[in-house]
Amino acid sequence: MDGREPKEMILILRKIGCDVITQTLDVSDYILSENLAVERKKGGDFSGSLVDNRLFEQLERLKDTFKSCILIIEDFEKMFERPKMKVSSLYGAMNSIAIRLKIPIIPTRNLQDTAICLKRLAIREQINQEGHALARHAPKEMSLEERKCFILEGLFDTGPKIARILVDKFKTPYNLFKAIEKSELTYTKNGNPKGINGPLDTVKGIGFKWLEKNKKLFS
Amino acid sequence: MDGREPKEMILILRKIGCDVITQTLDVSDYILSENLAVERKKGGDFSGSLVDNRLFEQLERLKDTFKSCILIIEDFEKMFERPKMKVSSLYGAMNSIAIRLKIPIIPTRNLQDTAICLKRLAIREQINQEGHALARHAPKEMSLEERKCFILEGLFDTGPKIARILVDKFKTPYNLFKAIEKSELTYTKNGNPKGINGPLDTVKGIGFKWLEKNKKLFS
DNA sequence: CTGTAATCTTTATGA
DNA sequence: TCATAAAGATTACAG
Repeated sequence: MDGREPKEMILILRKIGCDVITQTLDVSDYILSENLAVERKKGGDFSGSLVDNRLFEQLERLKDTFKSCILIIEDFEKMFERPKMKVSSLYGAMNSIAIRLKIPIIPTRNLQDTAICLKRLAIREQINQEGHALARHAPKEMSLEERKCFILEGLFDTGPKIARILVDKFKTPYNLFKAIEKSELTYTKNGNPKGINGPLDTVKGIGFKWLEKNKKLFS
Repeated sequence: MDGREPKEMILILRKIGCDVITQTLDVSDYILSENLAVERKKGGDFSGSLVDNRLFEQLERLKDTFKSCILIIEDFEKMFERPKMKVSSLYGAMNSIAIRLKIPIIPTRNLQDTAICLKRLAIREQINQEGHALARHAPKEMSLEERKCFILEGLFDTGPKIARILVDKFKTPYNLFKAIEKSELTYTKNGNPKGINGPLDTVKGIGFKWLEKNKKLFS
């Protein structure tokens, strides 16, 4: 973090388990990795630096220096205390930062919150590097039947209705997979989609497209 | 704007010079152009929809529907009023929205401010025509690999990590089901759980309990 | 989304 | 080879 940031911030960050080193930074307030920097601005300063045009100058330099950066607006309601400043100018500025400069804005209530936010950002950037795994979260207290449906709802074009029909007919997911493997797509002489041949051909709700898509899961 | 938004909003917007029509909207609260939609969320609703997992579901649908979209968090400090909700969860959620989903967040103090912000956004989008500065994301479909993992995450005691291991080893869900069927639970002479015999015996992360539970899906 | 609790697998150890 | 304990990793759940 930049040495000119509040001394209290070091203490708070260390207290919540962050490793911090201070150093004079030219363009940002916090550097979380080679690629990610954070600019912290108090609400009051935001309107201040907007009037003398320092704000956008600063942010554009930030953007040129780091691959990605974030603007934290601390105590954001303070931004409106400057009486002469039009409210629409402030929102216009925020819109412009978010849309034109593409710099994400995170509002916080105070220094303490900013520290918490910085910690989360650091964890995301430095530790969680894992490619985002799509968490699927099952409603609790699921019966065996419900669990079977839940698995089948993972298939292409399969919601609760179709899943129920399939479990009723095939009893287990494994049986269904066997049925999908055995079922064949049929085509007309001209090569156009015709229908299904096999265990799945009589199932309501299952058609050519469904089978075509879900057969992909076997390759 | 969506018809379920506060009636007062129509009045405020008209008063500050916006043309507004109301209509029932499926995925967003305000549509400013073919390409730009805005979701308005009150601070309290933000934390509320976070607990029951509706928040990200909603935002992801929004992102898939419009080229660009914006999240306005109205009266943002209210989000912290749920006493048992962890502050770090809230900032983590905002970070994720801003960074992973790349949806800009604009905080406002109240309904009036939201109206002002919407007007600025409308001017930028409809009049200034500064081009579509917001990134366009190709509608993302789950890849085949992801879909296979997704299905397997329906199994008992199976999260992203285990699902990935299983897909890497067995390639397809069907192969895994065959492997489960072939694998046998083994016991010591005293009848205590010992291990696994079969294709699954060498798989890291899979043990006696896992197989025992998931064999239930075959009955 | 986070932090914690519960659960499971694996490794280590002694009999 | 088995039983038990401790350690490490992952999943489940509440807020």
